[in-house]
Amino acid sequence: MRLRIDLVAKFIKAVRPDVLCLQETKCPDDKFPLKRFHRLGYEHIAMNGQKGYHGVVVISRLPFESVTRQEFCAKNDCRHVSVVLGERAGVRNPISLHNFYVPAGGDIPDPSINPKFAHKLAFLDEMRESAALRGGASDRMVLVGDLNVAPLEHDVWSHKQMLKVVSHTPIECEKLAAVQRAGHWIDAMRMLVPEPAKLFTWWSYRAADWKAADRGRRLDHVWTSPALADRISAIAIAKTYRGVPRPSDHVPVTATIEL
DNA sequence: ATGGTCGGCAACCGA
Repeated sequence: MRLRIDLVAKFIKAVRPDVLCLQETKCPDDKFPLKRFHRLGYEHIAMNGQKGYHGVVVISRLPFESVTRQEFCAKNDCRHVSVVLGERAGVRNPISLHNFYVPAGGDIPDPSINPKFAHKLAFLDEMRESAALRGGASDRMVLVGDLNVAPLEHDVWSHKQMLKVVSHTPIECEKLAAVQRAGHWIDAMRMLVPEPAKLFTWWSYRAADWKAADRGRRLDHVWTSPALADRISAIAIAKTYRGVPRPSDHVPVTATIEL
């Protein structure tokens, strides 16, 4: 958060989103650069941060009705924050917005020898069971974040070569799909850009030339409830942000919702 | 088959 604050400010000035959701902020709440965002016109900030690891935040021009932080896997970590946008934001029918940072899962895709992968799978199971992530037919809900899973064949540069690589193994892809089914979530990015188009939001730092190799993955997601799905008019992946000095390995995803 | 990069923090660990 603090290292790339200027890059975030640049993105905000270019796009002027109503709401910006960040993950892996690695910033304790008492060190969060609130003033910088206030000066940019973003007065409403829902933080769930800790030192060094994880951390999520919702930065908004619009006020919230409420803020919720959900605990997963009984760990004292910061991987979820949600807000409700309603009357105070000029939104007639309230919208719940969930912002997630799903565990990366380590290197070895075997939960019996890699506790990080076991944690990732357990986290996805808990998301599937979460009552807060299951709306009624008319509920207006959005779920975004770094879900650390590229579930579809064309969400990775090579389906075949990625099958045993954490982020694209069948077990985690199936568990993410189960979260989606249980909550009746619609994958808004794929609704607008269906397969077989390649869609990536992340490129490893471990490449001599990330752009030339283009070995990306779609780890970042925008899901909506059925009641909002036909209101998504655009999805943009700001790939140019991968090419700036000291980039993040993730790039911004923007969803336009017609309310 | 292997190592390749970051960033925080001061030796490695998580991503």
